[in-house]
Amino acid sequence: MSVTPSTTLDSQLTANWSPTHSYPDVPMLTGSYTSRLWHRDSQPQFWSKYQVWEWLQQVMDMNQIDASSIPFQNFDMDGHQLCSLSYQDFIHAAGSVGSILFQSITELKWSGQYHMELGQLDLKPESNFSCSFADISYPPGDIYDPLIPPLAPVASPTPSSPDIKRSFSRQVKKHNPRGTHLWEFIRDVLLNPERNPGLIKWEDRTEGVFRFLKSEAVALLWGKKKNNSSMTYEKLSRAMRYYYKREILERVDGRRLVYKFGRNARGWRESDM
DNA sequence: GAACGCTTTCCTGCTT
DNA sequence: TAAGCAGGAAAGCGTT
Repeated sequence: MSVTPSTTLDSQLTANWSPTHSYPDVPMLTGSYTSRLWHRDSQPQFWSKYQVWEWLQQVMDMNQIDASSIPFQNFDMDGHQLCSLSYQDFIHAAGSVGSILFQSITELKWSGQYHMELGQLDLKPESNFSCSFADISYPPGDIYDPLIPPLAPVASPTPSSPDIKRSFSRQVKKHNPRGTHLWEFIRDVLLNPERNPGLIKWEDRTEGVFRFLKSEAVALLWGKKKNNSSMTYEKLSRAMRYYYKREILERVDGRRLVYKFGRNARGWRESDM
């Protein structure tokens, strides 16, 4: 089964999704990050089928959703067809996960247009689009919260290509067998300040130095993500200190609540985007 | 089931 | 005095 596009993405965004149904507080951590990951292929309209599968894999990975949670055969299409799917099409194709996929592809599609329209201007899309997409409207009941555990699969997990599914599952597990790591969580909060105002801030963006503004609030957020209501900053900071040995973080002497990304931390530099 | 990696929990001592 | 930092030790948990 594959989904037949009913309306275009553009018409969904401009006509059907009025501001009266906006949810400004919808966290966009994962979507924005996904957009950055796919920055190099910023025009999903031109993706091959294989690239669509890669995108699916990346989105599922970033959201810690089991690879078998969506029916892959519903996305047996190229980028052009993918971009033609409406929000309802995504829901129909992937159930609750569809809203996450739609959010991601919407960002990517807009990011690609942004590049094309601005032409030679050397602007980074994430600097503006994270805010722009905060205004995207979501139908009531389909608010995406990355802190809420992944939803149960809606459709039967019967991929059309066993090879692709095997590859999919293997890569997800190899990449991040235990889900999001603490340092990645911290990084994502830092990279999306408009979604988490006043929790952590950059002290020196180019050097990777950052400071906790609300240490206990960050700990609670981390605890919520890990389903651990007893998480405290003291425990979180102990885990942070273990990153020193692995050079994911570096010590910043003499400054409280200040950390610095190390050589083994990835994805925080502007040049990584 | 063992080994391993990552995180959590508890602790003591030190610094700010 | 409180809060935060540093790091040892042990345990829990999931993956391989």
